[in-house]
Amino acid sequence: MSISDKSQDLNISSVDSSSLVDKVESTLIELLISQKLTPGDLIPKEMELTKMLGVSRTVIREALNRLKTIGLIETSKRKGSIIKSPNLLFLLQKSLIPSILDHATLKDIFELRLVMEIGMSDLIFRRAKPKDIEELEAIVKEEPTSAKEVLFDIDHEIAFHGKLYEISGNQTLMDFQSILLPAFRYVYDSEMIKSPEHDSKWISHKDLVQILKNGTPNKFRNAMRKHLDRHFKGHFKDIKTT
Amino acid sequence: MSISDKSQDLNISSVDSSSLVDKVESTLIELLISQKLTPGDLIPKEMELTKMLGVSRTVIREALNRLKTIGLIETSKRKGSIIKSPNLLFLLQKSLIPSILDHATLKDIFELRLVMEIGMSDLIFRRAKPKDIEELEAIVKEEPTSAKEVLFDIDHEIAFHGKLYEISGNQTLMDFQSILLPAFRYVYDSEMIKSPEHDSKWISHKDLVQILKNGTPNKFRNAMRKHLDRHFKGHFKDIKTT
DNA sequence: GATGCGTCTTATGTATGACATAATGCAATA
DNA sequence: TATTGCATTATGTCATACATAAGACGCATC
Repeated sequence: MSISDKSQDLNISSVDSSSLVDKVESTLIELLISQKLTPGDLIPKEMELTKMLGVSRTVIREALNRLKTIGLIETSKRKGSIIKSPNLLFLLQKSLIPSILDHATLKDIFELRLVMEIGMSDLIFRRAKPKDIEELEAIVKEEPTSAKEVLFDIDHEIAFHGKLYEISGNQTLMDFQSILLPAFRYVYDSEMIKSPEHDSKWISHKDLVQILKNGTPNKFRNAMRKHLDRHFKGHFKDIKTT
Repeated sequence: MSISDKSQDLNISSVDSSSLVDKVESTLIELLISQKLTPGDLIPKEMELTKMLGVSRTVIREALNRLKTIGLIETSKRKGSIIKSPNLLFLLQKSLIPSILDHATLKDIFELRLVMEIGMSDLIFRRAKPKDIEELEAIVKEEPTSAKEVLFDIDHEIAFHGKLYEISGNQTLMDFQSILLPAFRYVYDSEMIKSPEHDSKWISHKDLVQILKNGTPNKFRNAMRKHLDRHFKGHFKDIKTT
């Protein structure tokens, strides 16, 4: 029996290996919450915090720096630190470096795209304005009509689907898409996805636009699912279609 | 005419106000990418970086601390800093403090939930194992059968829908849901959402489970949309139903 | 020869003091 | 009144010193 097994059995409380900065960081976050601070409020100066928490300014600064990194505060000279409403997605952007992400996560992200695009059909259908539809029509204008001929052009693909996200009117969703884009491209480029030939029942971009104009939310949602079918089939062979 | 107006006219390029730490941070990230570093690789020691970049150790440390905050690296004594595949969602967790998020973002997040749950129907349908269905049945067992009587119990709601995320088999999606949970709760608690009475066509959790057992992916997806309809109606009055 | 133990070395973690720099308020001045 | 200039304040950067944990290494023990 190894020592680690023993520690499980004996329920030895694991020693607190977190650094001072870690502790101060969480203390500060708790402070924000308990004090019900909202964006615009100021938090104590560095020197006050050093006195309050009994640690050096170095530690305080490193902790504040972390809050700054996750967008919870903003600092300026003379004024000090001010609470901010963080842009959730801005964060992801920095850490999302496709080459560093592991395969499983990349796969998840690609799947997430499919999930979002099907799910947002209702938003799109409701919020599409005539002008949006015109733009979509302009984008798909050059596409050949026969399904067989449709080549897979990633830039074109992104233009069309990107516009859909825009129409959804959900800023968080849009940000999310734009952040995940590098991951999508990476998945395509690295040939993790092979798009098989689509069959005659396949729904093209043009078809989607038509349904958006004349169909119902339900029809549109199901059409979107069909449109994405080749991706479901292509990589995620474990997903039943239709 | 104010000075700021003038600067616009004269097209004076705004001075770079970013701090040294900001610059070092992006330099380091570029380094990671250009050097094609992957998880497990070591990056130069703090002292080497101070020499390479010509700044003090303080600045280097603050920049490294940021990379650590976004999960790109991990540090340990004696070994130095090591590249990590960041858990994208872990990050969000810290910054997602509902009371600090602005209303618009909270609304977006709630909407995102609806989008994801409809969109992931296909994954659920394909990946649900007999055991999963049993669990779902256990969860909905206590529910009254008549739609009229169904009370809105948020914990029950979370148990059922949480299980659905689990079934989806997409780890990123699951993490996402668990992170967004506080925001969901907040939206419910703060009564930003009012659930209207559901009509006779409403789909209950029990109905969903039945369709999951005996239906098709298409039916399940559309049923999920109907199930969530009260939320679409409740808060997002600008969304057409069905 | 393998295992265990103590010591040394190394790189990060923390503390302290100093000065630079930007933002703000206020007083002096034209 | 408007503008300039100075003092103040709090963050940003630098330098140095020491604490601490994790490996590396050698040595003794079996």
